[in-house]
Amino acid sequence: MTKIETLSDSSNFALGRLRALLDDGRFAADQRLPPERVLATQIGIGRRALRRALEVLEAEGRIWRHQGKGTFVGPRPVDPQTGLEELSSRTNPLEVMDVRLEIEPILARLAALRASNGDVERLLHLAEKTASSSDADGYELWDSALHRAIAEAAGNSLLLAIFDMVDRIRQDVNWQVLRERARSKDRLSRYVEQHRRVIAAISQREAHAAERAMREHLELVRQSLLTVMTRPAQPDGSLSQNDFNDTKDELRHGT
Amino acid sequence: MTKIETLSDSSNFALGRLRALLDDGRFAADQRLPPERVLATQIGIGRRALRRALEVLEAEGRIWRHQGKGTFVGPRPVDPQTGLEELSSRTNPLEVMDVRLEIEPILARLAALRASNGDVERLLHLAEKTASSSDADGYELWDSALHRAIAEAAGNSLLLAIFDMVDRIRQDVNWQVLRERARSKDRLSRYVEQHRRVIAAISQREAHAAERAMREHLELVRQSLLTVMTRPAQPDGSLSQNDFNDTKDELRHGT
DNA sequence: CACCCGAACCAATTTGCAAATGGTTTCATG
DNA sequence: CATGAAACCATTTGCAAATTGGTTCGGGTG
Repeated sequence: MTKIETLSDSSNFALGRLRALLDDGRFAADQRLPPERVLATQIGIGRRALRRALEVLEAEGRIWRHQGKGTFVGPRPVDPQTGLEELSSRTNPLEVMDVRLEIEPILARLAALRASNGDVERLLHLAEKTASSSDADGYELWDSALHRAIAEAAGNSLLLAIFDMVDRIRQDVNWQVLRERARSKDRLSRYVEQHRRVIAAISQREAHAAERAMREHLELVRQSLLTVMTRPAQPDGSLSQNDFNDTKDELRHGT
Repeated sequence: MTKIETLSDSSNFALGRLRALLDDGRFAADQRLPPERVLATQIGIGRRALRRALEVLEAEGRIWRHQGKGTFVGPRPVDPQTGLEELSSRTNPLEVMDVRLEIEPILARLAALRASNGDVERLLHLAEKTASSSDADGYELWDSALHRAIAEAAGNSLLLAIFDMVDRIRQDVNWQVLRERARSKDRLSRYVEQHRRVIAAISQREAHAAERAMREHLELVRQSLLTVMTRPAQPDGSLSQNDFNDTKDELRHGT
């Protein structure tokens, strides 16, 4: 019923035939249709007209085609590999930061409740590494390890998998430029201090304090990211600052 | 330096040679080593001795091997497919429920702030479907669609991907038995009422109320799961109730 | 007897090639 | 100008041969 007026007579005829075939159930889901050349002769039209009809059906999601494979009934199956890449392309740094701001405070809270003494020791060791790393690259490495160690200490394999997924997205996408611009000696030292507070809360089993400390830390990271992102585009930064505050409030828990 | 005493002379010699090769950097990361047959003749030992040495290196995570592919330097790459299955085998229903209890209230809160009017309409429609579905299977279907619609309305593609990941785990693993036992007419009607409250809060843009309503809903779901899980093993349920309360408190936000 | 080596065999993978298939262009036709 | 037929390109499949790790066996050496 769609796009009939834009299609030629033959294509329209073929479209009707194909719709009938699909509705009849003669072609079950996930089944491969005959090759275009065969199907064209069966229906009695040329390949060009057939392909136009198939394009319509594909756009409707009723079939999917792939070169070399064939034409299949049903929606296009999702490949986890392409799924990740597609996700990387659809998301953006702010979204990732928002998610970190939601997830990692939870992990810090759980870590405060469930971390073993060995976990705490490891966190302290990693915090020391971040503090003593001279160059920004070294800091980045130890910082990443520290955040993951907290996620491990939370003791929930599913949440850990979620953390890893977010982390992979964060690294995969080419926002390294942003991160490079976002790190300065000043900020790094503040990060180190915030890390200390998070780990102190975890070691003292103060769940709420750990959660809040991690949220404060990530808020600063988020702010750094925002200033770096918006500075080149909008030098005065007034609008972007407003936007930042709005979004930040949205993400705060209503307490 | 490890397991030397348990290895024979030739294997030990090969181990040293291989360690030297790997440390030299002559074989970069992800590079394929020569076939075992070649490597054995190069070093001047038999395949058996070589393979024992390779086993040690593989156990240390310095190399990984696969039949037909070869031997490679570095840690074994993670396949998203096997990664998912491995995760399914490592987690358990309670862990999944804990994660839902953390994630979905966030999604409800964001949905209250960002849902379009069309989103709200869709939620209302789905809620009606769950309420009017007669059999438990139908309810399950519409319930799943409703929860995902809320996740979509939150407007964060990464969080949506996380929700889908948790949902896939929840469905993949064979805990359907539990879910079947956990659903009764009584509980379902309470769920429907809780859904109404969540959606009402979203439609009225009351973020905190939406978050709390969703948390209350999932707590009831969690409790149903727990009673079903523990009832067969411990009929009186006293210990399991304590365990439930402990874990529930751990997961509550400290306010 | 313990250990090693070589060989053979098994299982999984890669490679090379032909065939199949969707995607595209060309061309003659009415 | 659209149509249909044909030809060509790019990707995939299917198959056989070669490659490679995994395993077993037998002979040799100390």
